[in-house]
Amino acid sequence: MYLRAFSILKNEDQAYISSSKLAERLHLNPPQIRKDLSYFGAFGTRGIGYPVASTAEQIRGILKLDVAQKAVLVGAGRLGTAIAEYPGFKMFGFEIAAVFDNNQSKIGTKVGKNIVEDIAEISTIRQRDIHLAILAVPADAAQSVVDMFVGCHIKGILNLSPCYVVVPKWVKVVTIDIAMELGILPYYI
Amino acid sequence: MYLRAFSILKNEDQAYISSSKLAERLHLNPPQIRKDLSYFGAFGTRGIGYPVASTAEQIRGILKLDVAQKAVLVGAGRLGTAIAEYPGFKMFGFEIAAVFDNNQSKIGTKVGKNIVEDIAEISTIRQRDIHLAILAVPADAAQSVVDMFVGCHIKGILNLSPCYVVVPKWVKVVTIDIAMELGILPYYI
DNA sequence: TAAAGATTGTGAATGTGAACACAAACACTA
DNA sequence: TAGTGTTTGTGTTCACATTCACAATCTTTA
Repeated sequence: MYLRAFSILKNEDQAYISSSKLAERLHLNPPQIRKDLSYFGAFGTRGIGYPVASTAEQIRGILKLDVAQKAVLVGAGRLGTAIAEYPGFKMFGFEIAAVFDNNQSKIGTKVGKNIVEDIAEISTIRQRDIHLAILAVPADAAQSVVDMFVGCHIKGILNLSPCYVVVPKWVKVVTIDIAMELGILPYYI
Repeated sequence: MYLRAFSILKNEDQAYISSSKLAERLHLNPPQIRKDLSYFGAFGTRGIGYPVASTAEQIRGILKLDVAQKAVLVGAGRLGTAIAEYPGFKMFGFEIAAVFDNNQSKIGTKVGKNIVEDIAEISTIRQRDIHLAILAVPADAAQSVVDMFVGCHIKGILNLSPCYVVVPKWVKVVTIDIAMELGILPYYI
């Protein structure tokens, strides 16, 4: 979140930003921002604020987003293709480097800049220096694909299916359950 | 999350589930589950566990998902159409009741079971008993569409664009930033 | 009908994150 | 070079969420 904010400020040619000004933008409290940033070092200069460009690069380095990150996408359905062509990954330096599906009618077609490959060939990503995966398959197929990932040196998984998946402790999973996020809204109405 | 778990258990024809069994499934601790559920009432029976069917209905009622919830989708791009045809909303009783876009070439086409309407006609949803909105437009258009929502009695917004939007305090916004969720993964690798 | 076994519901303790207030440090000015 | 104004970094306080432990209560069985 802070990386996004500092990147936008950089595009606006702001040289410095204070915690109070940044707090307004992000709808946070100034002390919260200072505490968060101070966990990873002292980026700011007292009396002035945080230097936008260098802080952005510092955060980018901490998140390991300073090197281009390749990701594999499994599932070339509607959600998968939408993800593959989503322009927002660029800001964080992500590149969809391969797309897989199990549907024969989709294999060989083009999604974004990638040709859809057969899921049976998933093990070839081991030679392609890919350690991130995006999972956009139906819930009942999620665990079996995750098991394939684990055998292919994948270390981080963005799971877009509404289910828990079991992984070894060296694999990090982030799950986005869109229906659940929508499901909490009526409660507040 | 609990509603999803209890719904799945119901489909599996389980009559009762104990907090310890449920904790295994959800990767939580048993006391956590009991505390969470007890905030909204005493659903379980001691010595036995929680009755699956009735607890599911209780939670559904608390979340106000026992009545069909209509939602309007704005943005008939790749992400929007993927959302419109996503089968996962059914479990929570959601229905995409209208789709809008500002692109003349998309207006009139069919997305899911809806005909895409012109965003200029958004105010017509006031007569259609719709109080939820899904926002799938580029970031630079998000705030202006949100302002339209506020004028149309929308009370809950699922924002899929990577930006903060300003709303009156009676409107609840949930933002899903897919790129940001992916962005945290390399840090843990 | 009483005893045993199981599981919930909840008060207390523990841990964690957010908010506050102030000292430290920097830039600017006279 | 000293003084003023501003903003960071952080020790402390506070609030909340999680975990624990146990009493309460239900079903089952003899």
